[in-house]
Amino acid sequence: MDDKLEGRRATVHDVARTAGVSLATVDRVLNARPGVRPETAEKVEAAIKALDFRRDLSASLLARARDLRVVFLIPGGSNAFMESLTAAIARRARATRNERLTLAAVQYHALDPSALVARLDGLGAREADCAVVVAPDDPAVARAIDAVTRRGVAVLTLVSDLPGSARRQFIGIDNQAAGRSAASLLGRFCASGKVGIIAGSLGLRDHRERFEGFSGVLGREFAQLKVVGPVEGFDDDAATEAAAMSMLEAHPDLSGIYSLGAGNAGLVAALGRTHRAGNIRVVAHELTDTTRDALRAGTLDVVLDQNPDGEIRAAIAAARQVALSPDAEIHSDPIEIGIFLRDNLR
Amino acid sequence: MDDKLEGRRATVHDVARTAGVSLATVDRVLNARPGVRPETAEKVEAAIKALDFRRDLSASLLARARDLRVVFLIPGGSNAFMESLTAAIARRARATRNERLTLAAVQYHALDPSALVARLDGLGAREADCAVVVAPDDPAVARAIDAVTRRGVAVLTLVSDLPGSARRQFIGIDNQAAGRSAASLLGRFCASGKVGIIAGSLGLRDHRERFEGFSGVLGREFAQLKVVGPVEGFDDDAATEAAAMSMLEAHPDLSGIYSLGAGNAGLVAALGRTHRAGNIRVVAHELTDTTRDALRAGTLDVVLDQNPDGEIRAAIAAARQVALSPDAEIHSDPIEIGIFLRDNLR
DNA sequence: GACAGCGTGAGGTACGTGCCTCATGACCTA
DNA sequence: TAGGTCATGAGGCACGTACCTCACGCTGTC
Repeated sequence: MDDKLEGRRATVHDVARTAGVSLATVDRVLNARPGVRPETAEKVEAAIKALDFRRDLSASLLARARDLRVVFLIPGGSNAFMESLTAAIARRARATRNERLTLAAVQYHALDPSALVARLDGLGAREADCAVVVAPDDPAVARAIDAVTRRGVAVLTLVSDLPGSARRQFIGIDNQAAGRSAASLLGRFCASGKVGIIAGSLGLRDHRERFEGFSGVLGREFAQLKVVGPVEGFDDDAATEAAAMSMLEAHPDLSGIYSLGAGNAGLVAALGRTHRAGNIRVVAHELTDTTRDALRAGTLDVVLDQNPDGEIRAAIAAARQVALSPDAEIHSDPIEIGIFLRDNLR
Repeated sequence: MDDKLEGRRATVHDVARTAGVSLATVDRVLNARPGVRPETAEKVEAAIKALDFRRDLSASLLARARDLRVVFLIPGGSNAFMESLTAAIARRARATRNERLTLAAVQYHALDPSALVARLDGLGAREADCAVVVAPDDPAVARAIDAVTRRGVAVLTLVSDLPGSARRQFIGIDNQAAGRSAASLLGRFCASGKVGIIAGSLGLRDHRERFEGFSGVLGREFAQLKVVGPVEGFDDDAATEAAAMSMLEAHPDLSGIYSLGAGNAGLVAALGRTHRAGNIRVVAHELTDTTRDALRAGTLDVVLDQNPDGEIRAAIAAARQVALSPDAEIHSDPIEIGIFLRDNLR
């Protein structure tokens, strides 16, 4: 019923004719090259709008005779989630080889913002069209993003946002909503008792947001549950195990735990050592080998997941848009929070 | 091997040179045109494999000078989920206009397989490159899919599969897993009592699969809960309300309900009329205006969703692959089941 | 030994955009 | 008035593939 026989799509030639200028001028405007008087540029813009012209992606990629280069900057170390992000990039890289898209993943030393700054400073328009960054909340990083943007590299933030910077868009989940969902589930799971919270670090923006969402819903809707913590495990297995152990020993009547950071192998170990695995309802974050196994074993009840593949896909789609029409607004689907039980593991 | 062209991707020219044939012959092989001896074709295939040649998607779309045409065949009527599928197609159609992709959505009379058969019979390679079908489990439909496939139109099934047919791929969620997840949640929500099941029709493959998954997990892991039903509401609001009313009146000790079909407005009404809204934990399917409002009001606790936008995106990606390389295997991300609470509504 | 038919080679044009060179006229300044 | 800069026009080649025409040589057949 929606079969509309629209005519041809507008091309640059149509734009030139409508605006009463030459093809070269249209090209200059489209690609932001110098040598066009503002009033002439306006005529071209008007024609573009009137014809609803959009540059043909296929032709554009073909004509520039080189791939779109997207660089991912991911913190290294032993964080299982970051590893799955990197794996998702590698998977995607194979699929995009015949779509004129080259992906590269570069790791920088986690916990060291200056390492990321150095990486960003080394980037220019000659090396990449777009940089996708998992960045800590640090002013020096924001400045480096602004600088590399000025050098002609579009920047997207991934997983954790940096609102003050020149980043073009944020790709990631709504962490407040994730925290609220965790509270909503634990609240229904636990009739009464105490609920413990284990974070990575409340200095991280995403962890802070999860905690806020969680406390809000629990206080509002499940006032019968008492909150214990948060304690911090610094996304490290050993530190998380230590934190969980002291929490478990101090509170024999704990009926639920929300682990909103990484380091879940430590939490699982602590639950095992105290023989509480299966007796406490646990909600954690990010599907990894550890959390998958723990779900299957019944040690974890629910895992909230960022869907690394989806995030990478969205980042690439946004990168294409940004690189090909530097000014246009980006439209992208929001990343959904995956909620996984033992029963819908993929 | 004199591959000094390390960085460059192989082109048709490289294939022709390596195979020792002309460009025209490579073209004939690539596009399955007649006029090539089998042994020559083999030489070309070998060269393609040796060079790992993949046709350039951008150039290919550009050269054929016409869009890829994808037709969606969706059951009409007042099914809110199908409407959201159609809406997702419309959203997507705007975004793909500059990607040489034309989408059309055609509705056929639900409940009437012959209407779908007629639509399929009217399709040929002149009208579309790929048809994406939400099809009932019917032998006549399977035959029509086989026929249109022979006429050169690739077919994908959406939402509900038709394994016996020539459909190239199924795009949809794992309905067994959806049922299992519902059971896993309701089992944790309800300490004891009875759990009611309301289906649309157990004659539908997807509904049947959800029911099987649900009963399996409930029986295995939550034996303290007694199952009531399933009753059928035929995806209709009024019929579902009637079915729910009699279930609610017959079982005052009902502590949970799994509604695995459509018609949820009727269920919500029944819960309201019996003043049980909020006192019974309810898991339903598909995010719609009705289920969203009910989540917010607390009448529903969890909604499992198929993610129409994701399904449409996956279908389009698969359609591109199928249309451009008819024999290749399709690689596509699985569609994930969305699990929605009041707290992570989008 | 002429002829049809088939497999193949050779070469061209087209798709829409990016990017380059060169020419031209307008305007400014010394 | 000469020289310079700037905005613009005109035109062309390139990207990799699709698809077309034409010609050639090799079969087998009557």
